[in-house]
Amino acid sequence: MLDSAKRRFALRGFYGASIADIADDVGLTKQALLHHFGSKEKLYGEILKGIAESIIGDIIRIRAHVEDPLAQLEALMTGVLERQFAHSDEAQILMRELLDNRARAEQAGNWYLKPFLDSLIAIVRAIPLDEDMTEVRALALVYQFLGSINYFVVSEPTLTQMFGKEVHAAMRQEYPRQLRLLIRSRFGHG
Amino acid sequence: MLDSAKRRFALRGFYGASIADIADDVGLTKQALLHHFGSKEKLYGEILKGIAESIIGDIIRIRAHVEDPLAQLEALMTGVLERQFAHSDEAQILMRELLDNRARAEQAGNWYLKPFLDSLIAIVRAIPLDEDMTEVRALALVYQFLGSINYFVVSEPTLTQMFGKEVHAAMRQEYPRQLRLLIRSRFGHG
DNA sequence: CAATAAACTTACCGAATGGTAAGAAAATTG
DNA sequence: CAATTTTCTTACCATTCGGTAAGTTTATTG
Repeated sequence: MLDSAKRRFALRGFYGASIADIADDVGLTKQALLHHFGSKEKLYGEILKGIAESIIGDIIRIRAHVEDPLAQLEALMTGVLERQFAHSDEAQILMRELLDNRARAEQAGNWYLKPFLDSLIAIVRAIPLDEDMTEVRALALVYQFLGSINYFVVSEPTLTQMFGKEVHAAMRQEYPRQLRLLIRSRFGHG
Repeated sequence: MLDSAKRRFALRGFYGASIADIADDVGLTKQALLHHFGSKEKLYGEILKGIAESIIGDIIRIRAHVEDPLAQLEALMTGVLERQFAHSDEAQILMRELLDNRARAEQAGNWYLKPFLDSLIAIVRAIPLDEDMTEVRALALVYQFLGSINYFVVSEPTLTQMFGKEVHAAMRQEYPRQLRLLIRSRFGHG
């Protein structure tokens, strides 16, 4: 039930998706949907919360298995990459959130993910490096990798249309390897 | 005149921005605006075309001044970064395009930028490297850097809200350096 | 079985959406 | 100056938006 709504919001955004569309997709009337969630905003909030929880859950599962900081960063990032591949609708919604946060700055949706960012910063700072790894630098680095991941996931339709289905499929297969190479070389383990 | 529309589309997206809002912002009536552009879609198309032309123009200007492929890639990417910083509304619109292309796949907006991608691929493949740099790998690499840039630019409000204005300002200052470090280290010149 | 609560439908509502039609005002042009 | 074209306004339009109110069906529970 939330899945249909998630798909509609991913496809057209908060403003572009109508509760009537969503209800049709589930097989309910608009009013039945409103009965369950109260309002469009609350439905959307529910979805955001679910996404954040799902991501955090996936991440905790990954983190437990490694201890070396560089290996941990690599595992986390490739984990996030695979996760976003598999749940591209959630990746789209989070990307839309970044864009819409300029218009509705109150939304607490992304704050759910701040602990995740903080732990990534800590991991990066724990990696031995010549450079003085300040918080700002670590955050910048983390954002470079997260950007590489999410931008690519979200670019699927455009890439497919520009370069063809085969090229995109090959890229999708190649990307995890390129991500590992990028991370390793940045920390002097190329 | 197009600037107001650009700002509104950047802030709320194609569906979220209304032509009445835009018209108010310019100081015209909704019908006067429609008189000039025919429809909302055409106005939006005009803006997309303008953005693509502006980017291509900026890029050509940068490219002329360098010849070594790695230096050229570095100059282009830092150039794009500075450009997107300075025109964050355009960065937002392009990011929204990536997301909306899934819903309205016909739009030719991003094709304007394909020549830019092709030239980036060519530059990356011209950089000497152990690895066999296929087209797919080069495109993946290019997307990593472009993702790092655009994701960060678009994350400004969220970052500011999560970490404060000062941290974001520091990140913004640090980011070009981090981007150069990322590119150089990836090509074995760390 | 009766009472209560949850799930859902039908019928609306006012506001806002993108867009059209027709005409007035202003600028341009012969 | 007259004719014509461009610019913009007023007045609409059908449709869709998110949401409310009230009643009906279905399920749960004492």
